[in-house]
Amino acid sequence: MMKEEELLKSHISKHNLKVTKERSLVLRVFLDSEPHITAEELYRKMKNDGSSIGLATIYRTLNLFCESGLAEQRQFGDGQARYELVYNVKHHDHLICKQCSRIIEFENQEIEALQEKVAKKNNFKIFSHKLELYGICGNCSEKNDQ
Amino acid sequence: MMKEEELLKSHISKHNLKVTKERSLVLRVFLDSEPHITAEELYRKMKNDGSSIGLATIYRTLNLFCESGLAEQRQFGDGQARYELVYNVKHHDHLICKQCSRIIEFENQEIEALQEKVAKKNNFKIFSHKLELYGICGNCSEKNDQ
DNA sequence: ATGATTATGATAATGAGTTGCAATTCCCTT
DNA sequence: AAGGGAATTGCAACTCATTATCATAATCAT
Repeated sequence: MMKEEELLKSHISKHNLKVTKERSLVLRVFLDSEPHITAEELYRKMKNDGSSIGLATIYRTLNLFCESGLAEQRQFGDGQARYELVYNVKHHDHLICKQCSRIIEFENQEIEALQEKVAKKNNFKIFSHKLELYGICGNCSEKNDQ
Repeated sequence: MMKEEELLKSHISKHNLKVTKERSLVLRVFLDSEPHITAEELYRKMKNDGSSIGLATIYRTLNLFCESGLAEQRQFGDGQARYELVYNVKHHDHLICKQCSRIIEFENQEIEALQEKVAKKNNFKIFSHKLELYGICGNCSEKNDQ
């Protein structure tokens, strides 16, 4: 059994929930998808694969993933929540291209350290953070100049 | 005339729009409000003051403020957009208390510089960014420990 | 002042996400 | 292995923030 599956099952048994084929299938497809998928995209992907799963179940299951610590929800400003695997994955932040919607991940330990410093100065305990840089990626810049 | 009013009027005339009493009034109330107000809050505030303005106009006007560079829209994860004056205001980021919803503003030049460095390394041109630190503020921490 | 054009308020529509419910599935107990 | 209480599902109805529609009203260049 995969680590991700184990985490989910541990959360499930801890909360008197049940393992269902739907949950197992959503997990499998989620792990096999691009790293910032929306509920709708996941729904369509599964429909295309012949599944008869309902959209509400996708939402419920993605929320379950978040509660179990497997995934996190992100808002990149296009009005739909995106879900990202965070379990057993190194923390990172995002560069988001306003033109082509490409999402580039990056990590920067110096920035993280400075955030902690800011928090301490403000007597604040950080649980999570969001750093998003919006702009134009190299690809699009070139295209625009042509 | 205030700087903010001038900016708005300049945007208005540049785009063949019109100065209306509603727009002037919304601007006045917006400038006089807490710095992270929602459309609904602004609407109720103006209703309480005896205005008969419609909610749609509030939304339209706040969007106009954003287009003119006077304000920016922010999403702090509670499902409602918040609007913040950014014209003639020093850039800053936010600490958000998950318990009492208090928002603390901070600025950190070192972090900004590191962001630029990350962008350059990824061949990316930054237009704007969002840095939000979520957690528990000092006040709430104390209360919780009692 | 007039007329073309834009703005407004009320209301309907949209779209992402949630919820209620009857039917189904899971899984603990025997 | 079967029974039964509890959780889950799909569907449809609902919420809630925001936007679009449209008839009427206000603005402003001439």
